[in-house]
Amino acid sequence: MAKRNDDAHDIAGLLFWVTEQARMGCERAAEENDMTGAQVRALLSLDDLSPMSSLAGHMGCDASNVTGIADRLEARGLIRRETGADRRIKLLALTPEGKKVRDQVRNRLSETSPAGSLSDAERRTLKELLRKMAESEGQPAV
Amino acid sequence: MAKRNDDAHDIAGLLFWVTEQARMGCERAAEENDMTGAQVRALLSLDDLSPMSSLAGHMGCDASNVTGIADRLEARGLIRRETGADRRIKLLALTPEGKKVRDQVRNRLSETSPAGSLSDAERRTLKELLRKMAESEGQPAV
DNA sequence: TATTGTTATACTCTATAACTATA
DNA sequence: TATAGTTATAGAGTATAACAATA
Repeated sequence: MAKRNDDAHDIAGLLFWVTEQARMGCERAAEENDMTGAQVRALLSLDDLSPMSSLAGHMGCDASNVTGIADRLEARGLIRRETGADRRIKLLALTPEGKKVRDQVRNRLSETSPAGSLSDAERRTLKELLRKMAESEGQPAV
Repeated sequence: MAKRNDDAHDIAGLLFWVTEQARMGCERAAEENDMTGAQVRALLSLDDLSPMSSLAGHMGCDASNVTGIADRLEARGLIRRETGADRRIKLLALTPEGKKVRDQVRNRLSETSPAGSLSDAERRTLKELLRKMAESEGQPAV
């Protein structure tokens, strides 16, 4: 029992470190593309035609923040706003340019991932563990 | 080779999700303790008597930001500034209250870690993989 | 009445550049 | 001269509350 808690504590510490690395990698990738971390996270979180409130949910922030983030991404031509059947709801969609930038950022994040130091077998194991963690909390499978 | 790249891409996506969860968990823990995410990250990154520039390095931000973050943590009695032998350098140290809050936050992060859904054996495997990822990039072993 | 997005406000984080004190 | 930390500044993210349009 003590062991289990120790493991949980160690993992939390290691996960904190991995998270810090990922956060810095995200900031770096953002800077390289003349964006901010939040804008990159928004770009990576967008599906086709997501209501702004959904994006707020995915980003874990208040809906009022999404207005500004969307404004800036829209001003750069990376996303556009569309009106749905319910005219209160605005749907966000990536433009072709937005998809291009999103893919660039994705590739950059893959390249700089701390998982790069693992062997192929270890990478597969990690992938399965991450998938299990994600699935247990409602993340759509990759 | 294609497989390796696919894995890397999948892992990057899953890692992004895990990172988002961790980021939100950090913000939640911060809010519960009346702090901000950056303040929590600083608290968790502090060793005994870290120069302010070291903290900036750990947090991946400019040194000028550390002044404000340290100001606010110091105002709440969670850290204190000390002057070292080289009197240009200011060393940051956690106060007893700061250590208490740091431990509270740590425990909270352990509780809400997405690794909670794994079995004991899976958790051990994850721990080893994370340790390997961390060690390969100069993170002191836990 | 309730919901979605916007706006106004105040605070924090962020990088850059200029500054002070020390080396 | 060079370095560590501070200050000033401007832009961005954040939550809260009040608001408009729509349901």
